[in-house]
Amino acid sequence: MAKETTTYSISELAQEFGVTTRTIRHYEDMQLLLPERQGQKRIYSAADRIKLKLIVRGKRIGLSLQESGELLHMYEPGRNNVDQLERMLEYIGASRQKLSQQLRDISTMLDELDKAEAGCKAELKSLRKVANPK
Amino acid sequence: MAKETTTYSISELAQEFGVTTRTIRHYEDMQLLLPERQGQKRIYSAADRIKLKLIVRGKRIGLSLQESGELLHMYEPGRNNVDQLERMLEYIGASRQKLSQQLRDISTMLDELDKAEAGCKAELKSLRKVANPK
DNA sequence: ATTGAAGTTTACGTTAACGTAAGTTATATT
DNA sequence: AATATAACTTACGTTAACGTAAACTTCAAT
Repeated sequence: MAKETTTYSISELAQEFGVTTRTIRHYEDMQLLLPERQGQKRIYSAADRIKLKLIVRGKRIGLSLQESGELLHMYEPGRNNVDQLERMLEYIGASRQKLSQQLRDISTMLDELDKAEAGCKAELKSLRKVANPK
Repeated sequence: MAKETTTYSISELAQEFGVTTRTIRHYEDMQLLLPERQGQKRIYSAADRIKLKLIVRGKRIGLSLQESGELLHMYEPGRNNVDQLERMLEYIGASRQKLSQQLRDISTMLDELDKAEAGCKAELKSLRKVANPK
């Protein structure tokens, strides 16, 4: 029985995630991805694709490639000793703190946007009244 | 009657927000702040302080100084014509979209952290059983 | 056989966001 | 009066995250 494995070319992934191939290669330079090769060509697995997805998501919320790389580590299966696992738990805790802070920041900003929007709309309404009374 | 106005020195603000004075001056170079002067010295008003607060918050969620600068515009009172107000509403909408996406991304990440943590803890528990049976 | 499309490596360039150092000025304190 | 402290300007340096260009290779299609 043959193994059915989905793979991707670099440009397929680039297209899917809206980045350039250069960017993907850069992530490889930074050790965030290590695709297989067929000769020279890079062959990306489903797991590679997920990793890229995580990196792109990380970028959206302002993570550095470093940070994304560290997060990626946590989804890798473990040659884990107790020390490693405990350090991982610490890192998870720290990440959660940071993300929670971001959640608060964003909520606050969204609230402020609501206010700003309300202000704009009110002002617009009054301006239109002046321009076009009754 | 004298005007009671709270002001701040650059190092006071730097301390309060955990940044360097160089950073604050840089924000001025980038036109995000325009403090008054007493001779050479920069004197920051309460409004300046709020702006800095917004910038720092923006940084935490990965905004560029550009973006923070644009957001700052929206909290400034208006020499607003209808066009300006409408463009502002558009910008507010776009910002909201981006922030909402970030909210989703962060929630997802937090969920994944939970799973990763659970996995770690389970593994730790089983490792300890092996090390210390009974 | 050649052209074109997609992929590759190597390497220098660019932008944002400061860091860092050097030299100057102003104010306050010993 | 001398010195310390905090501020200032000018200017070059640094890091991250790619962009861009040049010069191959591979493979499929005309």
